[in-house]
Amino acid sequence: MLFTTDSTGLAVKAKLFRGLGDPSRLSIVDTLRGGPLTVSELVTATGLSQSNVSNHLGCLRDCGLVTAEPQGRRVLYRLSDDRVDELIALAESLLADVARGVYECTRYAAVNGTQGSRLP
Amino acid sequence: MLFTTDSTGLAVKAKLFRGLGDPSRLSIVDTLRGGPLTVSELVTATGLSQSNVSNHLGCLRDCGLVTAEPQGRRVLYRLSDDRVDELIALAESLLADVARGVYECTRYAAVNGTQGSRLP
DNA sequence: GTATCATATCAGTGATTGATGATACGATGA
DNA sequence: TCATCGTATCATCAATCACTGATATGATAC
Repeated sequence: MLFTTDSTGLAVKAKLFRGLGDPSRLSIVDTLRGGPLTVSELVTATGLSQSNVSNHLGCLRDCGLVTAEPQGRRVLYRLSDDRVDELIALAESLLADVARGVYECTRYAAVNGTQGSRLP
Repeated sequence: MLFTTDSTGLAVKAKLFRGLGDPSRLSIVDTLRGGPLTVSELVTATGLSQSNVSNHLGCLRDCGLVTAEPQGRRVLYRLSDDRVDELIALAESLLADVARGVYECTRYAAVNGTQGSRLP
């Protein structure tokens, strides 16, 4: 895959984006933009299973996108940095103009089938 | 996976981030931040195979992150919007502070093994 | 101490991803 | 026209991902 040295930190940057590149994780992060929530509150808000939310939170936490604050037997999660919010806001702004393209994108990052072709 | 209605466009946003969430694609996009390039120039710059670059460009193009401009038998690619550059710059800024966490992140978006655990 | 609640971890699995090599397509120049 | 260059597409495949269900851990209440 090359990038053995990766002096530009490309792999790390890619990881950050991939952290936000899953609907479930993004749903969690997006929900947290409204303020800190516990795991069970996130489970309710997102409709995902508890173990699924916990797994994704583990990823987001490891990646530094969210921080965890134990409160008794609950754990309160919040976005780790305002720039996480900014990142999503910027993406939304961009999507306002190129959304159609993204909808039609079926290569990689696809929903149904790989390497789908565009209109013939 | 829920998100049947997706009134917030979460799946689309996730796709956008995932478009940037692969080292090869990010390498291409990052290279294009320096200015428009043809496919073969991108092949040289990234060290990826021609078919691989072309496939990723197809994804990025479909997603609206880059635009293609045929020039004879070459095709010139460029970032479709300044905000694509801003998005990466913002991510870099964020990474300057949370990079360590991302390095250590081995869940999903992982490099070696799935659901890797943090230090025992 | 025991029961219960909240969260985290684990094993297993189907589906998706990203890469490769071969090939097709289209445009240019000889 | 033919050869060649530049790009796109295709088939295939190993590796990874995200999910589920079960279980472990840890904290509070009784």
